[in-house]
Amino acid sequence: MSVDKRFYLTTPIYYVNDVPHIGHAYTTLACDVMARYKRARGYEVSFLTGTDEHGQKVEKAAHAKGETPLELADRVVKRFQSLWEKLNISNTDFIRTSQERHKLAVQEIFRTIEAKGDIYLGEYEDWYCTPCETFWTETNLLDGNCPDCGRPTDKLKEESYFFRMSKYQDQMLEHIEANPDFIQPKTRRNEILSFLREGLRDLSISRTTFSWGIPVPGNDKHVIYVWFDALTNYISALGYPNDSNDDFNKFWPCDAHVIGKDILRFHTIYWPTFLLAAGLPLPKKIFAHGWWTVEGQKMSKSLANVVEPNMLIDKYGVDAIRYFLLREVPFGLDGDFSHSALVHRINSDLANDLGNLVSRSTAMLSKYFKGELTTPCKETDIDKVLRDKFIQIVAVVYKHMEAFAFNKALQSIWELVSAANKYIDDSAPWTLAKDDDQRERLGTVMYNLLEAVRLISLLVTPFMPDTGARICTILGIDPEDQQLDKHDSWGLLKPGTMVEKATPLFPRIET
RNA sequence: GGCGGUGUAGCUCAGUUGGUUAGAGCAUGCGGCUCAUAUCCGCAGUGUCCGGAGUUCGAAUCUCUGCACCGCCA
Repeated sequence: MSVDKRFYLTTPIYYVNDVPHIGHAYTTLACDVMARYKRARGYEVSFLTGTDEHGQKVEKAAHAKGETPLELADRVVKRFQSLWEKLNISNTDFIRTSQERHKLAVQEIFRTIEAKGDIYLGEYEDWYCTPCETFWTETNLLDGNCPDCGRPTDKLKEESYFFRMSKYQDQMLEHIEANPDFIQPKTRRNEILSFLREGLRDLSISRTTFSWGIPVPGNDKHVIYVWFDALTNYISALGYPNDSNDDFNKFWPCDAHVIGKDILRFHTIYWPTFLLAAGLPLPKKIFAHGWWTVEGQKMSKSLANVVEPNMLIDKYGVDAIRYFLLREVPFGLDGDFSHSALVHRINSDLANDLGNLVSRSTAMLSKYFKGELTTPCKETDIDKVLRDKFIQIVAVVYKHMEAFAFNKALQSIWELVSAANKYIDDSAPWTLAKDDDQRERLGTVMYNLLEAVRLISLLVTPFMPDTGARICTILGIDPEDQQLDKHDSWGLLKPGTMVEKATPLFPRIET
């Protein structure tokens, strides 16, 4: 086992037939928070996102608009990329399945598995909707008709390459049983286990009905099936198979594939069995998060309630959105997005609790000491309680972060915000300020308070990078040099530092 | 239909291996402070722990059963 502190995590690659919505933003954001957290803990992080560009739907949509599939993809990719920039996403790479590096990797893994004898040419038989040019399984049909357009379907055969997935059923079962954390949360693991126990069939991994895709090596009539193509992005981005930058060697196996629950099976069965067949190590963890409803209703184009992330960021600010999405709902469960809940969180958690804490703390230091931190003196009981609480809860936050329990991590951080607010009440600086003999005590209280604010800002930074940096700047420390692994102990603020009087971090939203 | 899960305060949920008056946050009511973005701190509640039966000295927790809701079944 490597002792190097490296961490590789991925979002799914997003299909360019769809434009970015809150669901995409959520997955990507969760990964970003984890990536920033791991970096802050001293890890070298590889954080991949990207786009899935092949397939019949894209081909058809492009033709309908009179452009090539690649032109369509180029257009939509920009929308994803600009949103990630706006959301402050710190991905280290962006893979597109139309890229040459990806094509090379997909064809190589196909050849490898074929050479092993796990790919064979056969016939794919299913129900076909001619107008939609789409195959459907029997269970998907609605009264025998196409679930998309409602028109009748025909039973059709198509020549197809198959992957001997059935061969890996027992191996997968054993792996999942031996690794309880491989699939999270637990309910998703149960689903996959029961699915596996019912038996795996071989998987059709090529199509001949469209051409926008990666050709099967040695047979141009066939295009490689979208999931075989798409899943391979996780290693093609690392440079598989040539690995000229040594990234594949450094970062594979992946620490976590973060996905939505809709693509669970592809990631927990298809992908691992491909890897087993290719003789490559399996990812360490697949974490499937839940869905967002909007104002209590399912998001849908027909309801026109799809939440546009750009608009939200413009209206409420990027950090408020980042905070809300990860605080409101346990990662792994479904949740509801509502404007009233968002405004409520912004006002109570961000403006009243955190923002106001920074305001009152810096205002007092400014008023009583012209903003200059003094050397802390004798520690009292309430000081010790505060310090102990911070030491203890920092560890708890780390524990939650390692478990992808973002909402619990934030809850714990907010216990610290409350503790700091309570410390102000208990120590009553305004009373100390009236007595010249208490000058030293007042300075100590101010020091402890600002030190609490410093640690809170560090903990909050992975979630709200701009806010974290802003607080650091106010405290007169360099945000660039504030990694948790070097700065997470109590008492690191330097006496003599000049602290700014803060302007409100999060203005209250009047309702 | 098969498998899995959920049902606890007005709302969202915690409740470890069954053990004294069932908890947190938000919302509500009352009190306190004045440094602060009218913000903060403290106190107070209220619960047939979905229904029923059983095991036990003792069940929110274990067993059976009924009801309701949710997920998965290429």
